[in-house]
Amino acid sequence: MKKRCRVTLKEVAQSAGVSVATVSMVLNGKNSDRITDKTIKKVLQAAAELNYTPDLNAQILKGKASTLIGLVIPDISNPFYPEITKGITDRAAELGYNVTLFNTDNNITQEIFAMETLSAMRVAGVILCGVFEPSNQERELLRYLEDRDIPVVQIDRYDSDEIVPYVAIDNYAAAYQAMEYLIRSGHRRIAVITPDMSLHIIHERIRGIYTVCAQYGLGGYEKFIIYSGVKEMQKADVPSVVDQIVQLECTAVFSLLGDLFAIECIREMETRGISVPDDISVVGFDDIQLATFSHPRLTSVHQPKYDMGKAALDLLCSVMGGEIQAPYRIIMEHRLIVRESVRLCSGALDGS
Amino acid sequence: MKKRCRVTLKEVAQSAGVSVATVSMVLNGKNSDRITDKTIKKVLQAAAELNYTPDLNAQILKGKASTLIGLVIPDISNPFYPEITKGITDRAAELGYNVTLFNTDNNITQEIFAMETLSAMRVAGVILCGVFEPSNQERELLRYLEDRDIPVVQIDRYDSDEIVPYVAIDNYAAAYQAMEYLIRSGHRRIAVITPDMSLHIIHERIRGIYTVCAQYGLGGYEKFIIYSGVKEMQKADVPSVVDQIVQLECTAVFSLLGDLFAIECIREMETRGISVPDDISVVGFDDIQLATFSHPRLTSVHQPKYDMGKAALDLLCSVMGGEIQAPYRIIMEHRLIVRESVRLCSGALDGS
DNA sequence: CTGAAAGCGCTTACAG
DNA sequence: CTGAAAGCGCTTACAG
Repeated sequence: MKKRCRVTLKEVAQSAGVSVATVSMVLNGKNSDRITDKTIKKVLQAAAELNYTPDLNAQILKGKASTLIGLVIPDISNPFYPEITKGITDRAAELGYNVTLFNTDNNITQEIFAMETLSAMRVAGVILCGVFEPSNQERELLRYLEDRDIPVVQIDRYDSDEIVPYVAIDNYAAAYQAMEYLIRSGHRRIAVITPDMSLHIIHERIRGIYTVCAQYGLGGYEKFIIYSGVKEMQKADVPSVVDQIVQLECTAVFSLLGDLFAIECIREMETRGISVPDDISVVGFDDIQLATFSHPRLTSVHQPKYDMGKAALDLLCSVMGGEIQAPYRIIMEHRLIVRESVRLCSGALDGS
Repeated sequence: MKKRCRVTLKEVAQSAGVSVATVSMVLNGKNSDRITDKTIKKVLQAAAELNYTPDLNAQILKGKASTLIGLVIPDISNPFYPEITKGITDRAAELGYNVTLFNTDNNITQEIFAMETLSAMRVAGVILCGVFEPSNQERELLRYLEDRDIPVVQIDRYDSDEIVPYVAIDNYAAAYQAMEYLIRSGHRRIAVITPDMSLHIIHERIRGIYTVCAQYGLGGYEKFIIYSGVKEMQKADVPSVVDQIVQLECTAVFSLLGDLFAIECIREMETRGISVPDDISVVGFDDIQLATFSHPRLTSVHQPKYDMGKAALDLLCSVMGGEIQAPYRIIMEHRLIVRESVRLCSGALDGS
């Protein structure tokens, strides 16, 4: 199992009858004003004939800046991430970076492994949508990167102590707004489906919900919070969640678990003869493409995923350039997209 | 803009009071049976204290096999690709490979750029879902990789001359089966929406369609083929495509452009008062997640995307290991998933 | 049991 | 205008 042999500078030099230094110079266009046209031509021709491609590993070893960016996300097959990823890779391509993709499956062990690999690769930086569980290990990991001088930014999921710059939406305000919309539509018994609490952004959303509830005089709201007990949606959890919604006699549901879970719940309700939005209204989070095509079309909190990806890459470049340090955040604009899954009840408030 | 300094073997050696060779050996566990436990302990401790991480670039330069795989696809935000990608990255993680992602946006220039970068990176191999347009440039690109001894396999989209091993479904049979289903459901005027013909797999599908039509005595089928003129679906193309479907007085549509385009057509029809499947039946291709959630739920040709990804990585490993050479193909099983978007007409044939 | 030395493929001062 | 040499961070025979 020998290493495949590739054409080296030396071979090009021999073929062109010059030194490797000369070849290197003409290929990099350095000092090329001081090199004969004839030599240049010879070198270029030899390189082309031999199919020469420079070895990036060697170049980086010599001190060339790495163009590799590590992207660490939970799961590319979850519809929330491809758009973010496209934003990142598009901007990366524009700027001359390449991105290496790691899925953690929300598993800290895989996240640690990804970071170790990225560190060994000497990536220029990493964009992280972390696992955050257990949170002490997540922080250890961030320290691990810091110890190794690896620039990192977070996207979507960030930490409360903000030791890393991040781009995200204002989760507090987004949840507040969606919940207020439900309340003003006349709903009073609104179930909130939420993943476990290890994510700070979920805390933020819950905080927004409590705040708006207090504002509208809806006390004792805890009982309407349904913990699904998972970080990502599991289809198997849907029936028991719907059981609870029914038991709680809710007229509306707000899914902090994202649109897919919301839509699965709608489907489960429909099979039970519960109509959406006539019997129960539903609001999702993230506004993935599916929300547009579901039936009824889903009202959801839009996150500008593609733009968040672009912004994350730009932010990473800034921290790589040393222009920015934590704490630093970029808050993107969310939007409540009203579609067809919420019904106006009798108690609806006018205006807004 | 100096290179960030990372801890090197030399520093660890100094700190531990031994030579770099010794450090290298204990860290790699080589000849460690011949090294004192005390030395090992010293080295390990020094490495940990200094946050040492080996430099993969240097290791690869020294002949270590690269663990990087290049994945080149049209667009990660197209729902067809994330699942493929997950299959690839999952299997890659199992086997100790990492994957670097490139989107071509179906643009040969970007594909060329991706290949050049991958070549410079000295990747272990590449998995390609190519642009194929213009096809001479695509072949040139394949030769480019061959010249540089870079193992490559194709996924989903492959070439007619099979100079590269690939994994795909039997596109001929899949289209044949879907079309036959439509015919046996009683449809005779079936519009086929197809992208431009630069893709061999589309040729295959069309061939399947012609064959089954001939078999059932449906001659002169060309007039029902609607060329959308694009490789990927453009929402803007939908209205004119629906115009043609109506003009052709079709009772069914088969979208070779994929499910998303099919669903967009359904939506456009519904806004025109054409009901699916009552007035017009629709069959999609690929069976993306959306097909399950659309209204009506879409009958579609299922491609085992995740498994295709896994298979592609395994295949790549085989060609990297020299065990396999082109021509070689892995044909995955497709399946026609019957849901709600096709109506049984009066002329339906029994059986099957 | 451990170290000195060569070399992987490059680039970059420094000579000439 | 071009080349010889050092060195990036490693690993691997080869000494001792």
